Amino acid sequence: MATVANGKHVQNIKSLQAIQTEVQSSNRIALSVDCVIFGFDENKLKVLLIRSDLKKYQSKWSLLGDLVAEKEDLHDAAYRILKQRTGLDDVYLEQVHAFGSVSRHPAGRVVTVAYCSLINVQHHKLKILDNELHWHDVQSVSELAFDHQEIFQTCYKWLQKRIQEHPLGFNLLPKKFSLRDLQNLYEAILDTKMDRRNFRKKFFAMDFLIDVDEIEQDVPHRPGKLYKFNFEKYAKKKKKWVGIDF
Amino acid sequence: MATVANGKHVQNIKSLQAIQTEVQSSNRIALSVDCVIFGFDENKLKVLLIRSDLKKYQSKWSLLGDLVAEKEDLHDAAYRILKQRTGLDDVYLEQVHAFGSVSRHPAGRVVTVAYCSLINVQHHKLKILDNELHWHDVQSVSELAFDHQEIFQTCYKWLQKRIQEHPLGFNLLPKKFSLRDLQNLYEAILDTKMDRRNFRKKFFAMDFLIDVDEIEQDVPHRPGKLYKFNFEKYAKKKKKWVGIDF
DNA sequence: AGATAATGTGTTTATTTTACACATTAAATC
DNA sequence: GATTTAATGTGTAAAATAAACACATTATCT
Repeated sequence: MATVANGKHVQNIKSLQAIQTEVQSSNRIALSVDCVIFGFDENKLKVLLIRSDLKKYQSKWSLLGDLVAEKEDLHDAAYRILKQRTGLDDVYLEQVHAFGSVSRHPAGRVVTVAYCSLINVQHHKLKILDNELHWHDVQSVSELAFDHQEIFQTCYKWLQKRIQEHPLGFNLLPKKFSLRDLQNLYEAILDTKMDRRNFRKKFFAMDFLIDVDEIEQDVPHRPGKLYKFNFEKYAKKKKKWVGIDF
Repeated sequence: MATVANGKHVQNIKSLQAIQTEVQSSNRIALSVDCVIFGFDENKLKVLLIRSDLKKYQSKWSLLGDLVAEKEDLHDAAYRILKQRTGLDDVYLEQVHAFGSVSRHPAGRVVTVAYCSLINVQHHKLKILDNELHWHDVQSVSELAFDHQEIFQTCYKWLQKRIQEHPLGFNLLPKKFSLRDLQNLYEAILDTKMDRRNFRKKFFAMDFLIDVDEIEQDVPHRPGKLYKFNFEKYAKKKKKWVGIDF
């Protein structure tokens, strides 16, 4: 379309080459991914942290991050970084938010995209432990390096909301679990206590639990029944209308 | 911390300079922002689109985007791009998602971050109309350039969820509005019809509407009462517990 | 056999959501 | 000014959901 008389319909046309030049020669920015890996262990919510790579920030804990390679999909980078830092490769990651302040990183302009996951600490043994990688109680996390405290808080809130709307939690439990296991999980993540009877009622009403007709072993009290989550049925379900509420 | 005997606590220490080198010399990627601006006009939900800058894609519509400058905060870039493309500068933007496939853009590797807004079409006159910028019915949006269709769909779903949990909608209405205005807005965005009496009851129960003791003017039927939204009261309110549901 | 420490179940009440019908008001028309 | 029109404004009953709450049961441990 050409420019029209009244000047209202100017068209900016650029050749592919011109845009390629822009994309390749100017304004390029370091891009990183930070992984916020939550885990559940002994009825507590944990998060994986390492000592910062950066000498100046060695005394501080930081999230698992690295730069994204030029020919690497963003989510591939997240999986690669998790694998490099922990050895884990059978974990589901979800993007949460991008953080892009000019001065957020001391080494220069680095925009980072946060990815989140929830895993079962007992079932995902860490294979790499460089930089003092280990699980921290989420309650004790403070003073992380750079803006990682903000990223962590954003992801923690995201997780608390997410787990109420999606069955994320079942990846943290063994395939067969008791309702007490399930409730402990929700209580740990949401940092609250719930009524056991109403909790059970709620989950039975959702009708995604399959009774596997087994009971807990080696518990010093009456063993609970075990269930598994019906992922097939959940996948088929069309999400119900939520309703206005704020 | 030094490497310990069993090799389990290797520490990767990098000097600031070493990381600066990484950040500055390698792996830098073009980063863009795409703005998905929703508007409400004549009881319909609209979205702002332009003809693609890129000659090869001229026949297709695209979102309002541009590269992020090296010394520019991500959200500043979003506001700058919106201003450049439309002349609008009094609009609130929220980040939705980053899109980072290697091959998503024909000009090379460009990671983009989508930002969203909702504005009142009548109260935000577009000052720039280059590249055929104008409002499109969301229902008619299809075949956008690049991966913009996916970005648009993600933002549309985000908006539908968001407006049920936050009072975004009130920015689209005049300061004083009738309950019919409000319902039309929700019906347009959620693409559904609601019961008028229950809708009113719900909003009155929330108790964020202030009766301004005025009525609609120039309507060819019984005029409705006008209300304004109590932003102060909303700001003070601590968000209520939502409850597990999926 | 009894104490212990859990699980498993049900009812009542309160709250929220849904469905649904009629009187009221201002403007437009005759 | 009486009538028609096209909305607004209000209330109630039924259904579904959430919250509060107590007791019997079961396996283990002593």
